[in-house]
Amino acid sequence: MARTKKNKDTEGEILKAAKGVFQKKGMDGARMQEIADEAGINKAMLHYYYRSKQLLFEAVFSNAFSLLAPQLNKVLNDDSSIEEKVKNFTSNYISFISKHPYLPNFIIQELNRNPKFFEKIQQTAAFPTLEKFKSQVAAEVEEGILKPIDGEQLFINIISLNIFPFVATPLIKGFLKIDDKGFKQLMEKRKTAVSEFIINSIKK
Amino acid sequence: MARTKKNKDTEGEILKAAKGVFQKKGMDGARMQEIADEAGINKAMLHYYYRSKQLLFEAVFSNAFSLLAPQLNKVLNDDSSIEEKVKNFTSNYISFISKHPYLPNFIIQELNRNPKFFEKIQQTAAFPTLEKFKSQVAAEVEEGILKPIDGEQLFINIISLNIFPFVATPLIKGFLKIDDKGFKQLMEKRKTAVSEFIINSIKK
DNA sequence: TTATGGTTTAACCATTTGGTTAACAAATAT
DNA sequence: ATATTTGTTAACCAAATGGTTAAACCATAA
Repeated sequence: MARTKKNKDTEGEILKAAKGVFQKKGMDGARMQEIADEAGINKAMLHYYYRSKQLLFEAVFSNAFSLLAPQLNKVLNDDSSIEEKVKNFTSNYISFISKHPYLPNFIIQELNRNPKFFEKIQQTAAFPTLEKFKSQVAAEVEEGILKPIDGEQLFINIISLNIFPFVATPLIKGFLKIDDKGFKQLMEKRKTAVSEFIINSIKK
Repeated sequence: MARTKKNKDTEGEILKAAKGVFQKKGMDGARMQEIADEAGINKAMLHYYYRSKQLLFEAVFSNAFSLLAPQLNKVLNDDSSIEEKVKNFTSNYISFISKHPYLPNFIIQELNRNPKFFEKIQQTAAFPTLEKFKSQVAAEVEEGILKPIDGEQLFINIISLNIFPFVATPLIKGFLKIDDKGFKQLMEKRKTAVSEFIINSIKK
């Protein structure tokens, strides 16, 4: 039974507000009252719809992860060549994250806080697997398209180069002495610079 | 007047305990009581020596950062070639971090929580600068030793490849389906794999 | 031996925080 | 129209938490 008209989707408002607060402050730093204020509703509603802070947090976390997973699946499971994948992923991922700047750090941070979350999300949703990517790398190495490289290491390299700057943004801004605008420009350049860097390294 | 004998260095014990707790749980997640317990002393002592949670935290943070800065200065300011620097840094850094696994994530996380920390530490200690590294890269490109690459982008690439796996350890363990031992082996391989990857990409 | 000053502790305090409750309002069903 | 379920609120509560205090402890100097 779909929602019967109803202009206020309180449950959705809460999730949206919770997303913002949790992603900025983390589980420990977030306050239920702040989420309620952000959503413009009474604090008791949070518990009415989500029972507890923990459960609300998990809803936000799953939601966030399910945004990232398809991005990863793109590198791992489509049928283009490794070179194509690297190019597409790098450009797409940087565009995507620029719209969700808190996402990577949020996921990494909370996964560090509670590694068991991984198991919980692993079961749900289309969870990325490395198998295909690894065998594809091995095949292209065999065919002489790529220099010898381990698929796992290459995978780590790709995500490191793409994700790290968004996780360590304040650090990079500090070292490079740039502001928000400068950072954006830098990331814009990285859309091609990173894939060139990778391709240069692995292509025979 | 130096410390007069005295077997108990309470102040030091507190810092040590605070280091452990703050690095594992972050500013928000850490509890003063837990730090006191860890140090085996009364909670009031924390305030006696460090006034407040905030000040104790800052002591820990500065201390942590001052461990990392020299590592970075090594890449940035010594006189070896870029290739040498990359090789040395990669190997040294991975060894170093294996001994302080919480360090990178702690710094990044708390810098995200409060970007103003950067200014505070920037003034103290031998703070890493990029200038020399950038001009050296430009020079080696000019001389035809390196393929054309921007020094800033190369810097970001180097630290991304080296630091990210330690920041996103649970994520990587999850994707690669490996345990602690497997992760250590993987990082051991990276001591050479990462520098090869970089050198392959930039050397003419 | 006894002041003296720094060190340590147990008890306490005010505030914050996640969570509950009971009453009330607004739909929805009968 | 009226009963019943669903949504919403203000007030409340117990536990946790950072911080304080006053008294005790203890080494050293007079």
